[in-house]
Amino acid sequence: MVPRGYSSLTIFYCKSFFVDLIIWRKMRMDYKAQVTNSILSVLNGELTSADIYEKLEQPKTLAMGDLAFPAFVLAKVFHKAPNQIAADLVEKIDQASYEKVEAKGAYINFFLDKGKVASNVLTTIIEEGSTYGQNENGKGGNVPIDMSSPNIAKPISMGHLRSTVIGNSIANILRKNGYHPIKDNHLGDWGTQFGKLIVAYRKWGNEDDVKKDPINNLVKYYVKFHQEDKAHPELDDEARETFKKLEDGDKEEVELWKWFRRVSLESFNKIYDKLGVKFDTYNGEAFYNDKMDEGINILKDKGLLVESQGAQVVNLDKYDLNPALILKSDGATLYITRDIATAIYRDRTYQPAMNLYVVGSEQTYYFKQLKAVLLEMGLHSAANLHHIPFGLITVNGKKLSTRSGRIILLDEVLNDAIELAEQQIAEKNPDLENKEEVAKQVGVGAIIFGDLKNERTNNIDFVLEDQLKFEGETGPYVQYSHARAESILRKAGSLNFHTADKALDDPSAWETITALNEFPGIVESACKDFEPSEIAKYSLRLAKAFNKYYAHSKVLVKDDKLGARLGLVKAVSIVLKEALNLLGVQAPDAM
RNA sequence: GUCGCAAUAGCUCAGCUGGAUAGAGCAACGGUCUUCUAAACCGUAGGUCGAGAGUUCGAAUCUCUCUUGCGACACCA
Repeated sequence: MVPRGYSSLTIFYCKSFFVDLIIWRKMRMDYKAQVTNSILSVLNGELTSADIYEKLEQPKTLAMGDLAFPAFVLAKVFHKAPNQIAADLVEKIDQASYEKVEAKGAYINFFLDKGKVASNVLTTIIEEGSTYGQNENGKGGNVPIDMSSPNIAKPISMGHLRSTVIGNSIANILRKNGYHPIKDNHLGDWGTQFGKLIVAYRKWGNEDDVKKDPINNLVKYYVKFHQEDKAHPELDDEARETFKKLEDGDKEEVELWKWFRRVSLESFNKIYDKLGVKFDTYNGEAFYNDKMDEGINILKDKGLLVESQGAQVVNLDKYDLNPALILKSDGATLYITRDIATAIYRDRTYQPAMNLYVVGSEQTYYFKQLKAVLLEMGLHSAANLHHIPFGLITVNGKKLSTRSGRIILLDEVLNDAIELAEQQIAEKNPDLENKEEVAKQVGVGAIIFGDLKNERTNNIDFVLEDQLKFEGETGPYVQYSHARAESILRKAGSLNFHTADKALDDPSAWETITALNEFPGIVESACKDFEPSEIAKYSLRLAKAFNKYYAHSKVLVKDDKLGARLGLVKAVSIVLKEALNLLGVQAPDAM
């Protein structure tokens, strides 16, 4: 879409400008390319530049250099021992632009010019500020994200945390990569359970209780219904009739449903506020309830819908999948029928570059089927549908379930974390301003970070004390590192890092500088993999390097490198804050 | 039963498209606050990378078999 007032020529110009900017930046920051050229120039075409680039690796420790080329690959060509090849090549390489280049075993280790790199990296970060690491790979493409999706009249548990927090972080990462994410809370706000709920409310509920504590009371009615219907099966018939009335638009039932939905959403929003997560849309199942015919008709028109044991299914043999059941034998719709309607709606409304579903890994097979059906239907965005699975949360190895009482309320966990953060502040920094706000940021940050730091698909056995850790590899650790950086900058007062010579060649700062330089690449990779944990792990690496640095070298010493050191501290603060923000975690300036 | 995912230090996990002595964090033990906030830093100890075979100059990483655990297997969502 071309905005009014901009000619396509302008757009073209902007685009090419961006491309140039990216290439230019990469040339400046991509030391791998520099090393590739150095090696290429001493070979006689035995390897292409792509071969070399691909083979370059990062040594295990910085003591072994910044980039290394393993000479094994040349052993066959030269008919010599890799060690010898490495030694020979080092003799020929022009070392002028490096600190040093040395052969160690079969490896050629390149040590970059620390002063020059530091100057480049720090200048870039301070100039670009929070936009450091931003790229335009997404070209503004829309990306609806199906996430969170709690059920109306049921509490939000730790299980919902994962979808919410992962989806939110992926949205942030997408934006950083030039996409336009659309966070959609696909509420479970329709279905026969509302018949049950309305019946239960009328029998055992009252308005005041629901107003006082909506979720807990609604759940109570719902649970009671399930206890009672064992002895009184006629309740189920009543519930079915009530839901039918609701579907037919009966005024009283619709009013009740709207009310339940509204109070549930109000209570959900309190938790979302605490988490700092906002949604763009709340198009739940009810929203799609009247939009299912179109999908069914497309399937019919294309001859994809066939009868099987009385039900309507789509055969998916050619995808090596079981048939997808679209309509029940009584003609009723199913989960997938609504998801088809949803996909059509999103396809038409957003023309998505990608279509993301942040849903538990137990639904992996289902999403394969959904994607296959949409591909068969010829939906444009079907090929770019990605299920983003995440691991199960269990308690003592068992699945959470409301009925069996194995439920962990997210709100309680968040409150526990905030309370603990308050205690810590009272102990460690009692004079802190806006304690409550910081306690919230730290407590909630610990929970969010704890969820995001490991690979998405890992299962988590919930142990409260594991969640409430503020030491070691945790959110508060990264927040603390950022707060310390800010504290140093405050103490520096009017001393300016902008005018400083950034040629910091202090070896103790090198680990931090190389970490800073990695950020843009991590941003791209995390986007490609839909993996917030890459950002979380990166932030830990940077925080660790910085903590080590300032524990061993004093920043605020008046010498000719003071400006450079302040530049480093400023850059660390910028990047740590941005990394945390990508995870959806706040970065207080003091804690 | 079929398919999918996992198995790395006491615990929780990293380990990028195969590469140099397998790394963190907790927990344990020991050190560092009159010097930019000790939510930190430094050190010690801790491992047949589930088992076996194969591919390779080289395997925690790739292939196969097996074991164990978790999940999914149409009229729930």
